[in-house]
Amino acid sequence: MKDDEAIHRHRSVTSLDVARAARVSQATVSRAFNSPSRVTPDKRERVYESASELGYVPNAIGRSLSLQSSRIIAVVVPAASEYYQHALGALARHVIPKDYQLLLFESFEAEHLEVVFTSIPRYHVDGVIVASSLVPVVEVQSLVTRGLPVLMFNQEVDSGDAASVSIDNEAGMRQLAGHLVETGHRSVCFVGGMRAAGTDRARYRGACERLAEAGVACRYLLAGAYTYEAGLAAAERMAERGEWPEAVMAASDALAFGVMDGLRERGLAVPDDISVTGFDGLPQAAWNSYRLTTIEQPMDDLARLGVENLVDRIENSHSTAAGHR
Amino acid sequence: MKDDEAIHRHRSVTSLDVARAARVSQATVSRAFNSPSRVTPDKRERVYESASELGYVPNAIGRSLSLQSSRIIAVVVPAASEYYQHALGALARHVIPKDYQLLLFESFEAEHLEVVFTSIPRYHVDGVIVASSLVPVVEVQSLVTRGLPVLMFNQEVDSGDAASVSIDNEAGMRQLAGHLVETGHRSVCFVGGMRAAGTDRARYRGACERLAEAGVACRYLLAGAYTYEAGLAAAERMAERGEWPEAVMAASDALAFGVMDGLRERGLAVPDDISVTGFDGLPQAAWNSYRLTTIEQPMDDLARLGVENLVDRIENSHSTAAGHR
DNA sequence: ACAACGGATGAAAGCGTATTCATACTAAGG
DNA sequence: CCTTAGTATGAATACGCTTTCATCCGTTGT
Repeated sequence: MKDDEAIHRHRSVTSLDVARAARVSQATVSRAFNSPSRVTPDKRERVYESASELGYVPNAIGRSLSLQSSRIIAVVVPAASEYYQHALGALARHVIPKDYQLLLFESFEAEHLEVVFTSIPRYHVDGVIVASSLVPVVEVQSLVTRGLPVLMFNQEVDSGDAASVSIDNEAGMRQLAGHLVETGHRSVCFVGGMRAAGTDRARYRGACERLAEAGVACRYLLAGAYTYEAGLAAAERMAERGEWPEAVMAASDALAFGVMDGLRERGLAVPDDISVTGFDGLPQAAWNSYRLTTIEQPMDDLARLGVENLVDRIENSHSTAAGHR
Repeated sequence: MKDDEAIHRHRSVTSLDVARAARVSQATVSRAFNSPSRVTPDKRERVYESASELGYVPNAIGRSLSLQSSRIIAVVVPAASEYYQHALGALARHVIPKDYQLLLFESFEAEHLEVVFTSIPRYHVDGVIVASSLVPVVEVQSLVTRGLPVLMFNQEVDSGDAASVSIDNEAGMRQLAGHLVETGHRSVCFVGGMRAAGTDRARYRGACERLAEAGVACRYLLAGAYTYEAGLAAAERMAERGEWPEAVMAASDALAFGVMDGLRERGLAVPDDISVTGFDGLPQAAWNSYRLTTIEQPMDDLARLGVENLVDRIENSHSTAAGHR
């Protein structure tokens, strides 16, 4: 009469239900799952049996509240970007074996970002991965000061408070530029995506410096976005100018594809008449129609490194900060 | 002395802290944020002020526990797939304005799927979106019987218990086939991805029937995956056979790109010597190097529809099931 | 002027779990 | 056989929030 099951449509099975069924206390059920050695085998068995009979699964929310830790990592990505979609996949793969889950935060609009960042702390996530080239440093700061471990993915970090993992953009571009120099190119147009992105600056710097060393001219052309369409438009701008460089270095693969198609559309043969390079190593770069010269980012390694670093900090900061229990 | 702030490193600010600062009860703080009209303006202001001073953000975990609802939707996607990455982005965009968040579950390995599905209920998510072509129906059933609203994205559902949203695969393929028939093609090879996928069967059926009506022969060639590489390999298999069909209908765009490149590699001109069609409408389909004939999925509409349906069911089932409060 | 009503508020209960604390019990050592 | 250490266990508490319940206040209607 006190707790008529039939009334509640879908009240979920709790550890207390299991406890009653197994004729033990709720505490014992909890122990049976979290530190089995602290429960005598017979009761342990009873618990497991009742649990599977009732279809009990521990409630992660209750657990989070009690442990002050959710085992959830927030990840901020612009879902529109090919590159970051790959990054997301790699991150997901590396986070799972560590027994964390990813809570997705879309950074599709710049104005929306502030809302995104203020809503992250609500979820009491254990850490945050910012995989987005356009995140204001202040927002990240506010997370850091809250004591949240933050990882910047593919973004060099100016303020030293958040860890970051990324390929050496400058060195990569320098390498590509070196390749162009060695193969005899004497004029280059660098097609950048967005001036505000740190990666853009680093990549341009790498190209510029190496080319300057070899006395090769390098113009900067701003495409405005890291997309195929922006690349296409960049090619159009080059056409309007009338004279073609011997090589185009795009700041990303997506841009490079657009540039290549734009050039080909105008009758130029790539790579015979004009060379095009990219950056990132998207799968499409290897496709036969493009065979793009690019720097392949070791996405899997980057993700592994980043996740390891983040999880490390999560679990260490925990034993210090939450050590008062 | 009772609660020495200095001891705890990073104890987060709670509604109780705000309450003390604003000299009101904790309940009032909660009300000030959730139903402001029920609090007199002066106290409300005091609360807001203290809150922003202390940097208070409501703890969603506590909230979830209390409300028995997390405002989180689990989404199961194979992160490797181009198509599903786009779907994920679209879903994310439509879920945000409804004030839900997405918790990501990777379905990258078939064996891993069972673990994935058993861990979903732990998080007490309000709903589940299954966007993956290879999810065993039993697993989905177990969620449904738990009372969880489930949405199958791009997968026709056999058991009537989960809602599903997808384009009419059969009709789409039928339309493509019709186009091929009308443009005079007399032999077709259908390149499928995986026999087990429901979408594959529906698409093949659509192609087959329409072609049969016109008396056009249609072979089925199994690529084994929905990837560029599989498409490339399929082209190779066709080459080994020695005779080319007049058109190839790939079950997905990714496959089609591979097939196209495989054919071109062997000296065939697409679309002059042989036509290739795809399905999905990936961005690359519009790229100049491919200009693939395909069925563009109205991803945004599908996502909107799906999310609306799911959220609807979440909020209705709630008022019924949780109406005992 | 007093009853009746309604709105604002605080105290308290409950959501599901992990953990501490106290207790009952077992086994070992004298 | 009695003490002591150690282990298994249940009761109780904390985690942060929403919401009900009861209380207290000021208003209105008669």
